[in-house]
Amino acid sequence: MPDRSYHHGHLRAALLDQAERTLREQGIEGLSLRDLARQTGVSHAAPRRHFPDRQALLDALAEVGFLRLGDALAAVLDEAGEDYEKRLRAVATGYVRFATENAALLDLMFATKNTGPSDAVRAASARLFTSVGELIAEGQQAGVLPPGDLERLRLLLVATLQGIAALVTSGRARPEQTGPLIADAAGLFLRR
Amino acid sequence: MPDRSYHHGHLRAALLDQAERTLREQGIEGLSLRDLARQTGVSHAAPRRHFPDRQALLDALAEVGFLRLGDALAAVLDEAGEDYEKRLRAVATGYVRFATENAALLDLMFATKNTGPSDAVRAASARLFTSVGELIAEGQQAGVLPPGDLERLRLLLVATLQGIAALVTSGRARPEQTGPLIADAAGLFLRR
DNA sequence: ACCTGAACACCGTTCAAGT
DNA sequence: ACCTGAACACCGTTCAAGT
Repeated sequence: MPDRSYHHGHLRAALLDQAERTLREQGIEGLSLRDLARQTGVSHAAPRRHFPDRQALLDALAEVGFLRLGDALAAVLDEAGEDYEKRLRAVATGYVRFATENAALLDLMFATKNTGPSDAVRAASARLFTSVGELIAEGQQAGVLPPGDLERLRLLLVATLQGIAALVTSGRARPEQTGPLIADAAGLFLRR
Repeated sequence: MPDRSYHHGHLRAALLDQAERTLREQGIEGLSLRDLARQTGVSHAAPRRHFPDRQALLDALAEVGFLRLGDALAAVLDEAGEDYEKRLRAVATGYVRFATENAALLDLMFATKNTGPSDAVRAASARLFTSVGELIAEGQQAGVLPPGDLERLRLLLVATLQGIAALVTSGRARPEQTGPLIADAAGLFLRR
């Protein structure tokens, strides 16, 4: 018998936690509001207070995903030291690793929606992309990245990393090819 | 009152046709086997003869998608003339255009599945990627693309184009940025 | 404020039966 | 071979009602 008072103020977080687990294990198709409520020990209508519909849950998960990815990249940069090429390769590796280890989450984060991303998701992704932009600016100032429009180069880098992850998770590239692909991509940007 | 005999031998094609329309209008979430049967004028269990479950329908759509994309790129190459840089840019533009105009279809084609792509989907995508590989080989022989492993460069090109499309369709890049992004990507590969 | 229980209109899937 | 109709176990969503 679940302690109902536990969820006072924590139900939203509990649901999101469980949703992340289910997403990892079952993929996005296996994510059901009713199932989530069941596993969290509340009635099937309880999640509605926090997530008005299924899309609201997916948006919340996408937002969490962008925050987590941002944290992961910040951690990777912390350990990467001073050498710029090493920093760029570390971020590229970290991005693709996160994307392939959280494939269903990445699908959510970059899902095609008629309406475009919600405001919260847009804000979370903007923060991530801004930090990638700072890394790009760093490289341009150091003269090891091609000059030109910062935003375009930033988008192209993210696109390349996202595309590599998509090929791997969709089974179009073998996992062992991930490393070489990232190396080749970094080489293109670093004009090697 | 639908003419039932019409579907003798054509139901599969009729279902796929309707599914393509629905996919374009409603996205992948709006694709239901029961709805499809209704719109095609057969009972809800009839599609089962051709598509044992929903995933079989999605796989068939993905296969159609890879064939269509292959046709589109072949047509684009036909019109592109002899100049190699023009040919590469034409393919890049054609790929991203197809991907953004058929966003839901592309989602299906590159969907993350536990099992990996079905044999039919794998074959259809392999054919497409082979033709991209031939274009890469052409460029390497002409000396306008970086030398090195053909498969790696081919995967990297597809990844870049796929990533650009993903950023646009997910609302992370504005549609007007598509052209510049493709130009920048081509510039990287062509060492401009 | 937060949660419950019943209700509604959908699904995918299965299967015996019809032609 | 190909399709139908009924049945089962699920969904998301809504809403009046409880504490």
